[in-house]
Amino acid sequence: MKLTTKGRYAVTAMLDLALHNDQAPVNLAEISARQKISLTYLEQLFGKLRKKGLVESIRGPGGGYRLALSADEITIARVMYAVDEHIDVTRCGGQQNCMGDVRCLTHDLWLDLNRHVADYLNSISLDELIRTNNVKKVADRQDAIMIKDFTHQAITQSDTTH
Amino acid sequence: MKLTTKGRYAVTAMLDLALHNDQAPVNLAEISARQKISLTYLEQLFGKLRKKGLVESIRGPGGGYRLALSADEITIARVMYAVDEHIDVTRCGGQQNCMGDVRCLTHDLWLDLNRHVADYLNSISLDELIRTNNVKKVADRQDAIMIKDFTHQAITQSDTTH
DNA sequence: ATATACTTGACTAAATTAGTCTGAAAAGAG
DNA sequence: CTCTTTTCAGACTAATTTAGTCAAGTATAT
Repeated sequence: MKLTTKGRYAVTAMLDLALHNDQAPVNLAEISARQKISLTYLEQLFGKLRKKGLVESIRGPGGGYRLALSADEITIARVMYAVDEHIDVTRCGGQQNCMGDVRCLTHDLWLDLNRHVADYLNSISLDELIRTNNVKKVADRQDAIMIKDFTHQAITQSDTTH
Repeated sequence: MKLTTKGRYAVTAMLDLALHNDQAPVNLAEISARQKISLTYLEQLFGKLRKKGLVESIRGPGGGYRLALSADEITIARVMYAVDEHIDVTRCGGQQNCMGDVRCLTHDLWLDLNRHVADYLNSISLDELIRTNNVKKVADRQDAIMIKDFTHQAITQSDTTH
């Protein structure tokens, strides 16, 4: 049983966005740096998130993304579905052709499991995730590192040519 | 989010075995025919199931497999673990190196999900699956088809050479 | 103008999956 | 003893999926 990075990255990125959603739009380069996710891959993911109405984009300098809904309306399940990471452990995808043309012996078991997982991931919003767990703590540490790196970069920038 | 056929097939095959566990050992060719799973693939799976002590084998003609434990002791999770279908949706497999060398922002979320799914699959035994759901009904239909096919084969066997 | 940032879509190397293939070894039947 | 049935073991492989990259845009603030 596994989750692809697509779903995992999408949730991580959305969580990062929710954490920094207070002021200016957040651009993907920031998220990329903080969460160590390739920028071009993020672009791909946010294209989908935007089309599904979870984020809105502001182009041009100073632009970036903002949540299109409040953080308590966006559930984990919703984010995952937006990037086509579907919660489905059946082979047939709900169709009942998992065994040749008919349903396999365990069809209902997997449907039950799907339901179970979907219920769970639908019960958790970005907002809730930030309040519970120690997401906030990890995020603060990440921010601290970013500021340090940025200062470091500013200092060393005069030495090296880009 | 997906499950590989390995885990799905293992549970299906074990369920089939549990359903036909009453008398003579069940050979893999039967399971293969009933559940439409390739025989050689089943051999691979049952090698693991045997090593993990979930089934016992009887070699030679009339041989096959039998459950090594009673059907209410064998949970779905146990079967899945036996064939190395681990319940784990983290990228790091519990290690906390999902983001470079440190834990990612969503590490705990995925751990919670793991726990949730594991609890669920551990709460369901083969026995329980047979009693609830309509596994029995599907299985009876499969048996009926097998008997029909066998008779048909017996009749037509005189016509064709193998 | 120009740099910044999003947008789109084609492309690809690496890994994984879902098996197959080969060649045993054990055991019961005749 | 030899033939058949069945499990046992491990190497091998085609197809698919994943996890991205690359290239060529478009929109907008300064």
